[in-house]
Amino acid sequence: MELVEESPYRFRIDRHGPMRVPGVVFAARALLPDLGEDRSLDQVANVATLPGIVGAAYAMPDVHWGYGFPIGGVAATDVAAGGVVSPGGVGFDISCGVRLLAADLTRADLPRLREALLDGLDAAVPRGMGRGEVWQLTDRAELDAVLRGGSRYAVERGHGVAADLDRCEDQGAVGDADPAQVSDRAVQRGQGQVGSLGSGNHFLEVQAVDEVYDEPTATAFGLRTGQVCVMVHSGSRGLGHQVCTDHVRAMERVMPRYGIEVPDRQLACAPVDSPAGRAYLGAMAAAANYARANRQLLAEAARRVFARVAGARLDLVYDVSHNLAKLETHPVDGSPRRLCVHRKGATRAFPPGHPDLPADLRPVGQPVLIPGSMGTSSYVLTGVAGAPAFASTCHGAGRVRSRRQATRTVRGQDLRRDLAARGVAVRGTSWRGLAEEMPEAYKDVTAVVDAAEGAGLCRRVARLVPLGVVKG
DNA sequence: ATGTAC
Repeated sequence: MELVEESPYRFRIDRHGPMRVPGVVFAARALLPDLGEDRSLDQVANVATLPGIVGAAYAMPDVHWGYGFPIGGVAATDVAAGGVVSPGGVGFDISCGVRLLAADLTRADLPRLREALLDGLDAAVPRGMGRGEVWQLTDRAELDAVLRGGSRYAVERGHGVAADLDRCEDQGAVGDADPAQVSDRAVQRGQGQVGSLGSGNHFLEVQAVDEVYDEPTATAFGLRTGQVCVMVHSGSRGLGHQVCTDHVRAMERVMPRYGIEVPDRQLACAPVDSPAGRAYLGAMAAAANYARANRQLLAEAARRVFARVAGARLDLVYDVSHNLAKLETHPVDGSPRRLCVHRKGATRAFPPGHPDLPADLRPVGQPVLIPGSMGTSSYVLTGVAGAPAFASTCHGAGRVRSRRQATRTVRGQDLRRDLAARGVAVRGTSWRGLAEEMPEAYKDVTAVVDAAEGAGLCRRVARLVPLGVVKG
């Protein structure tokens, strides 16, 4: 794999073999994957072969190996030119993403409140492998309402306020969700997990704004130095996983019908404008809405705890996905084209002035929420005009050591003690799960954000530091 | 990420 350094923070993989477009990797040298053990740049080259792909196959500074597509990847296909949609370009955790809420508390309030807040959150947040739910659904009809309405349906049912929806990507619900394309098995897995955190790198964190880089933008986002925040990182649980599994299989079956050949069967895909493509996009939107409702309910659980323990309010800053495919219009070779933009471990970052942003955010751009690894900083960024990669940026730190490697290095009990000594209180459910998330298993999120900003993908607005973390 | 294998 040959990388050509085009400019600082931008490397090119020239077209070779069946690649239809080049690959572009946004990164500092130190962040590039270890070519010996991480095949993610080969995956970038593989993605570049997909029918209808335009521009380039992009990799973000947090890129690492994933299912078919790399995690930290962006690929857009031209719908009218036979462009495909691929479940592997979204990932198993459909609409996994981040929600940030700002409290009317300052850091100085925390010493007296922290343990009680974390104990309250520990009790109020269902989490861990296979476990759910804040919200007991009565039947499939109610789950279908979640799949169609996402956060909007949760708010209609009293779980939140209407103003929340202005601070959600897609006003809280992806359009054109088709619950009929969600299998009975996916429904079965999802029925008992609505309003649950999950496991792995998912978390709910109490944080403080440690540094503001852009005061006017931070103010527009509702953030100020010293403010206490809550960050939720969660996704579509077993339901999204099953939707991905089902539709990868369905696409493997129909690919020959469209004459599509891919270098890796994990790149299974179908034209956006085909029955299989539409079926996946309808199911994907439904799973995305499940994830949105999930984060809405988790935020409500946190609000109840903050109200009871501290008499404090939590206002929504923003909710945004980093695993989704979307139909968006972007210029290609100077003319606007309808594209299917796959973002897998990549965050949409609309620039100032974008018509899809609510009026109060339009002058400053879309909030982009970047969770760090456990015990490290998280960042709030914003989109910038004229950015490459179809208004996308990084999504987090990016794993560099496997879960197994991590558990061989540290015991969960020791990690929890070390974090506590550094001022980060932990409420976990699994010692092994905790060890797997050791900060050293990830890239340095600050270096990732610096590279993303240096590459012209986004701009820093604020840095948040953890005070306490609730882990699955 | 995930009923960490159907």
